[in-house]
Amino acid sequence: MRLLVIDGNSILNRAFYGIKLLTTKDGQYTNALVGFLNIYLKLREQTQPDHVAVAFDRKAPTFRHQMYDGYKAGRKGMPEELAQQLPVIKELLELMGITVVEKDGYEADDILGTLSLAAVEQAGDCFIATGDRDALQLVGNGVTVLLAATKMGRPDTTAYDVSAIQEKYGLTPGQLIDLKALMGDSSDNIPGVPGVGEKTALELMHRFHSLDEIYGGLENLDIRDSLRAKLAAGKESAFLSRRLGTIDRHAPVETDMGMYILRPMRGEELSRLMGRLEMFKLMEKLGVDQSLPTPEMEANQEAPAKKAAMVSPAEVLKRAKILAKADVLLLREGNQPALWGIADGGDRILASVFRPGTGEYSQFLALLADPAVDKRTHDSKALDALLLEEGRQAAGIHMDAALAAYLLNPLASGYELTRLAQEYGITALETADEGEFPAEALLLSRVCDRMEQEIGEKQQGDLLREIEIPLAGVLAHMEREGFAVDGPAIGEFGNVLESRIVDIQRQITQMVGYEFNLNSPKQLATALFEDLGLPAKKKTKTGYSTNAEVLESLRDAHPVVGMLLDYRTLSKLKSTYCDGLLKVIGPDGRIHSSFNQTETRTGRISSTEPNLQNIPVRQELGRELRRFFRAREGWVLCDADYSQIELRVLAHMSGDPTMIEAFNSEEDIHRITASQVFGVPEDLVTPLMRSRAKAVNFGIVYGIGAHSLSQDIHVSYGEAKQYIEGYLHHYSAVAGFMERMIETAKETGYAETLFHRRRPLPELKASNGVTRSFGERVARNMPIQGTAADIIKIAMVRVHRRLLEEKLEARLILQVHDELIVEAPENEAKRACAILKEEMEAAASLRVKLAVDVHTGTTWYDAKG
DNA sequence: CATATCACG
DNA sequence: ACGTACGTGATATGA
Repeated sequence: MRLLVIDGNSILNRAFYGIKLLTTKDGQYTNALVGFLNIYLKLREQTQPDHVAVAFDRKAPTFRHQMYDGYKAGRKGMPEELAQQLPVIKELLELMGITVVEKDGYEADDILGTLSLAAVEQAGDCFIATGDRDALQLVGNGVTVLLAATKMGRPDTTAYDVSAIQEKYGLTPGQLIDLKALMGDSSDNIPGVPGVGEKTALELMHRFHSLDEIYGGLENLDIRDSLRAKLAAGKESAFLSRRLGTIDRHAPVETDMGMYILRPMRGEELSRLMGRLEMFKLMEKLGVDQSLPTPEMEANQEAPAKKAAMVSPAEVLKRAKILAKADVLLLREGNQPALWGIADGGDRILASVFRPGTGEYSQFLALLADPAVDKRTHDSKALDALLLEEGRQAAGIHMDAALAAYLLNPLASGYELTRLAQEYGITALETADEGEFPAEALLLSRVCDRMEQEIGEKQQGDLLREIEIPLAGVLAHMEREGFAVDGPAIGEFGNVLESRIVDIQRQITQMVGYEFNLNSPKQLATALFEDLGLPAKKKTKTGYSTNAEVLESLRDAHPVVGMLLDYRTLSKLKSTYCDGLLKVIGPDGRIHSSFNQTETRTGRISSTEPNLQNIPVRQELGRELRRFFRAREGWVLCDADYSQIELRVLAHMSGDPTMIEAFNSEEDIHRITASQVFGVPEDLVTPLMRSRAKAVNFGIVYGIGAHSLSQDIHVSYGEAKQYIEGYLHHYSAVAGFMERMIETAKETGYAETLFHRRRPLPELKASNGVTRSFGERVARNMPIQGTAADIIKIAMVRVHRRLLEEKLEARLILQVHDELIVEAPENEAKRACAILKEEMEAAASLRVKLAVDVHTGTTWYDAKG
């Protein structure tokens, strides 16, 4: 028999503070629950118990708890976000077949003590899991304590048996009680002996072994008189402390181990609850069936679903053509595509699969390319890509469940169809021919029905159909086109970098006096701050920071610092860009990045494998890399970028007349801002003033704080504050706009762009001030960054459309947030540039002009103005 | 698998 | 007393 007994409050607390706040769609906090269950699974794995109990405190704050404000910091003022989760964890545990133990008037500690003793008496062994060191006194006779700690910001458990305690304290578990009686514990409100701290207490215990021994012959002890006086004065307190610090091992709770046997999970109820809590990963780990609907979802299920029938491809085709409507899902069978087609057959749903090589397959492709047939799908970019491979162009797609789900909540961790179905409480239909259908094919139609409704309610239909779905097609094209690069030249550049790196490495080794891994911040910190004695400026969670900012400030302190900065620059270029890019060049000599449309929380797209949105540009050496990105022979690159799009969006959304006027004057916005904030005529603005004004302009968009601004531009806090105040004074409507954004977000629970893209902001409800102000900054920033993202997406769709309409060969190949790149045959370059400029500037009509600069060149380096 | 660092807008 | 600007992705180290 083996009992695992868990200190519920302690572990839940650690889970809560160890994981960032998480909420479900409807705002239920779940981070402590997720953390607790993960810890439980780990403990179960480690200890293999057959009996499990989880103990919770049920002790009203008594006199001894009220004596200090800080009693078990966090418990007394348990934040609302955690308190909410307490009843839920108990419910989850019960459903998992785990007994929850609590008793009015008793702390979890006492229950741990009582159950561990009972387990041992019933010939078993016991593991106690807690974060509270107090429990160590319970160790011995088959009781082991698994102490949860946070080591360098990471959760970590250490097992304590008698010998581990002996090793750490040189005492037996029982002696720990006396030790604490002497030294006290302010967090637990144990007074101890005033004037005796940890060191003295440990020494006393090592020499005299127990409290009784010490006080038995206090006059004759061989100790300093001052200490003797303190002990004498604190005698009463010491014995009171021992009583307070001794865990009760005879609390009136059920001690029959039969009560704690792990029972089978109540799978169905557990599935509903966990589904509602959106704990999909954990359901998998626990082996909980994920296909069950949550009760709330069940409640608003539509009429009984029709049965699905597997029919011939021809029948689905026929029916889809008659209705001019079909739902389509692209799945993969190994390397081969399998297109599932679903059509309404009146009393039942008709489904069939179309595989390459059949006549129906090409007919189905034709249907997908037919704009008159209304299609709904999940992940339309994949469908667009498949059609492109076949030399066709998808059309008539009006619903994409993944994109819709992303618009409804861009914070979700994934948008797989099964997950969406789970969230909406949609279960697979009973089928006429079970087993033949992949679950997704049965879920698609009803998931789409539900999401269409919700998209409509939230006024996101236009955003979905006019922007995101068409954009998916554009992205598919861009991925397929790729960007031509000169591989051999990149390799050569890498070799040059490599030899410089080796050279610097050698010199650094010589200066420091020994060899070490320059890429290891840890080893580097040791070398700089210990062995070379340089002053450490900033700390990270795990040690001293060695980032560029710190190194820059130490440049003059030692010649090795400058070399390190060079080393960092060069090795970044070599490993991330030279080596990294060489690895992903396709057989066609082009780089085909993936553009993800459901990744960012603001509505931007992201680029991976490789990321082409962070190719160096700010420093000359890195910028050289752009010479290797080139147009095909006889073609050119047209590079168009928005000028200050985010500030222009801010000018529009805030309606600030001064800022609007500034943009309409078509002069340098940073110069104008400097002139206004510093109160000098424009032609007297110095470069320093301009660069500070520029930093303020950026800062405003990010939801600025004076502290960060002062750091960024190296001025005093007071000065930074003045700049911001000056700014908001001159652009006073901006101040009001920012306030309104926060107000609205607090009322509605989300921030929103001009085009109704939204981002939920659960952070605004947090009790933690840091979290809350983060939420406020996001409430100010997201509408601006997101609206800019909406606008360039619109531009992309229109540019792409124009290129096709005008039968040009030119194609969009890259987007970098405010920049679009088109590759065009030389004779089309002028036309392509004109289209870029026209469509980008007309993508939205704001109260200020959208200005676009276009340049051409044979390489990216040359085409970027 | 998390952390530190650094590249971009 | 704390932690400090918004949004991304890739690489290397080290538990």
